[in-house]
Amino acid sequence: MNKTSTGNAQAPRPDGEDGSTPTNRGTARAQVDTAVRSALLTGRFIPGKAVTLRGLAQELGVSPMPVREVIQRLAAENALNVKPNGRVQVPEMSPSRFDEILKARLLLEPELAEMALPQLDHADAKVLEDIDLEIDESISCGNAESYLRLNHAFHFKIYASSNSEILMPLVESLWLQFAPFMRTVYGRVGTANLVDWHKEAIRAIRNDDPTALNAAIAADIRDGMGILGRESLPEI
Amino acid sequence: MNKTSTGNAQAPRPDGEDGSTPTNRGTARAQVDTAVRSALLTGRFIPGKAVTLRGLAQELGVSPMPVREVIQRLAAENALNVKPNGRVQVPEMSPSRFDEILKARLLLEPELAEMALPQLDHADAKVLEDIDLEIDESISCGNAESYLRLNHAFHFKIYASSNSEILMPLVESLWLQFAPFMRTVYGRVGTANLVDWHKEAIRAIRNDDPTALNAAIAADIRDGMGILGRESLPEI
DNA sequence: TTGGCTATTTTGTGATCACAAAATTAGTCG
DNA sequence: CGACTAATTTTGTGATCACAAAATAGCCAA
Repeated sequence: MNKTSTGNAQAPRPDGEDGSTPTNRGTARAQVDTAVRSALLTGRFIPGKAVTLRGLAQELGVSPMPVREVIQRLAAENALNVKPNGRVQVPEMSPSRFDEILKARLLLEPELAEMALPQLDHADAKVLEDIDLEIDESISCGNAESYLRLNHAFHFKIYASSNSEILMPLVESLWLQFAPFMRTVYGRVGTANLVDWHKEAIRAIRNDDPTALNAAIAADIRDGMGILGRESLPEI
Repeated sequence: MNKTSTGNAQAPRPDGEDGSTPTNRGTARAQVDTAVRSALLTGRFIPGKAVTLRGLAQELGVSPMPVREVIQRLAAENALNVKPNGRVQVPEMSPSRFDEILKARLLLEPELAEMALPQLDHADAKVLEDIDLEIDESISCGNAESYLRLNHAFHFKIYASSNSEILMPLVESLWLQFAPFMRTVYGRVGTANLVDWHKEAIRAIRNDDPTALNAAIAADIRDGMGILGRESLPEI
């Protein structure tokens, strides 16, 4: 007997029909994971949007299998909401959720920035400054999706230097939870009236001032969520 | 022929061979999830232990499928470590990880307890007192697994009253991360020299004193992890 | 037109399969 | 006797299938 003992009913062709893409190991799941995370963080998934296995699978050109694993992963981070009947949707915001996310961010992110500060040098400050300039541009253009992407890049450029294994994933989970909602908010009230605490943070990094950096990050969170959040919640 | 039009190659029998268990929807995954979580929290999974799909599946009497989803879930919470080659193991502790978990717990758990305080009444205090008595018993018996289980019950009896949707999952993730390590520590140095801050916390609940509860939880965390952790880490 | 019922479709869940890479074991040669 | 290599086993990954429950569409009657 050869190695195929029983009838082969499925998946005889991992790639196209030529051996062009050898379908590297673990690629499909990573692709789905980054795609969905990116969509959540830039607000392309609206709160309440239904996420279906086969739908996402077809959209990304993979089988439902890697999608299932990614959905479980994101559900564990509370970035997706699995309803009791198994249906999955992007979580909707509620006042209590919003307040708690704000509280959690204020507890964790300033601390994380302080942890990162010793590893941040002037080159990093320059990169942050460039990102911040692009942010200003996005604001003046009213490009909410670009703003969300760059704001995320700014914060995590800082946090990444912390080499944190614990706080960092917690903060990433928080961002996945509030980002979709912020997109709808910015889409409604615009991004114009945002006070720019980023420049303050950059100055604190250049001065190697932990207290100032902590305060700048906290103020940025408070302004970014506080000012916009209140009048835009489903109900007060 | 039966109603299956095409060849039926798999899963012809969802339950045993009599219709005893109709295999309720979503039971298998929940069963695996609670089993693995419980094993992690009570230290039955030692850090470094390899977790295999087929192994766990056979051990729990289910197909590898629900195990895959649970592993992805727990990996997303950093309760399991997926190595670059796909192998999964219970994460090992490192000094930096330990310090960061301690820091994160001190940031989140006292706050969570304070949030819970308004919802805690004297009946809850009584339940907590009973749990604490059992904890004392476990300590005197040197039963580390029972101690871990009851200590978890004590803390989360408090936290559950917070009705938290955000902080609570973060704290659960933290517990899953340090519990397996604590089991090995308690197994080595014993549970005898634990200062009991639980009674202080119960008193604070009875007095409706947020500051005292905050302080008691913080002290409990510091003592539980600080005293034991240092001399037991792999390397300093 | 509308309310309720039925039929169809959609969707998540559990299971098995084929395959490749990795780990383990066996075997052999120096 | 030890180290290197080849064969075997283990293990994760992606895919398809059958099934049940839920959601939707369709339909008929009041």
